[in-house]
Amino acid sequence: MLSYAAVAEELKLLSNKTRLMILALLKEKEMCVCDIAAALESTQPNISQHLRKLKTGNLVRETRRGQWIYYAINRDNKPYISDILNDVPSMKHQAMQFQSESC
Amino acid sequence: MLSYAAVAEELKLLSNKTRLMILALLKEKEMCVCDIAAALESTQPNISQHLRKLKTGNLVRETRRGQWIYYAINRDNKPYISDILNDVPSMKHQAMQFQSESC
DNA sequence: CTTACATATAAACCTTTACTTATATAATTA
DNA sequence: TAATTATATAAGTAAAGGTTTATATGTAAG
Repeated sequence: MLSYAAVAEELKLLSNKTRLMILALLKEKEMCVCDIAAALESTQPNISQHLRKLKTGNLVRETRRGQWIYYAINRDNKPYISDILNDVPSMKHQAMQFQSESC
Repeated sequence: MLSYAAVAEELKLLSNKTRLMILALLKEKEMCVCDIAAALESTQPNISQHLRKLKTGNLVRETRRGQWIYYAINRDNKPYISDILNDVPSMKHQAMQFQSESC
């Protein structure tokens, strides 16, 4: 691990506006798919597919609670990942709008 | 600047193995195109096209010296760029092989 | 001024990617 | 068990990306 190919692969996950915003949202709090989709004004299938990529890359983890599947940032990631997420504008406002009553 | 789109765009430049290795080489010392191509066992046009992208993204700068064009890391870049390049294996050995006598 | 060398650019090709639309699965509630 | 809601998956499509091959530009040296 930590090969050039591996790092490039991981950065590829971060090099997309939608996925970057998903991670910025999840940095604030765990969220279900429909809330993420609403917050980003995108569609459910689109967000689901991005989440799958992030999960495969071990950047997020999922927890099912009843009908909902909550996604959260995987904290044991490379140092540069946190560095990037610190340099990006906060999604706190967008995340706060969803206090588990929306879907 | 520092919008999600802009950060994603910049990370896209780093999310390619070849470009990541170019930056890791240039982190050690400035190099001409043919030396970079030799160090990475790639072709001149391929490296030239990657360098153009890096230059457009302001990650490298170029200096012509006679027949050769030397590329160097642009130091006034985002903090997370240095962070990433610090987490990647060193290309010192590969860079040292080229002491401006090869092309 | 012609040849050689370094680099850039362009075109072509193939692969990958992001998104949409449609459908399937799974849990919940009436 | 039927209807509803949340999510996943699959297929299709258009756009972007990486590499190669061929050619053009620019500099230097005979």
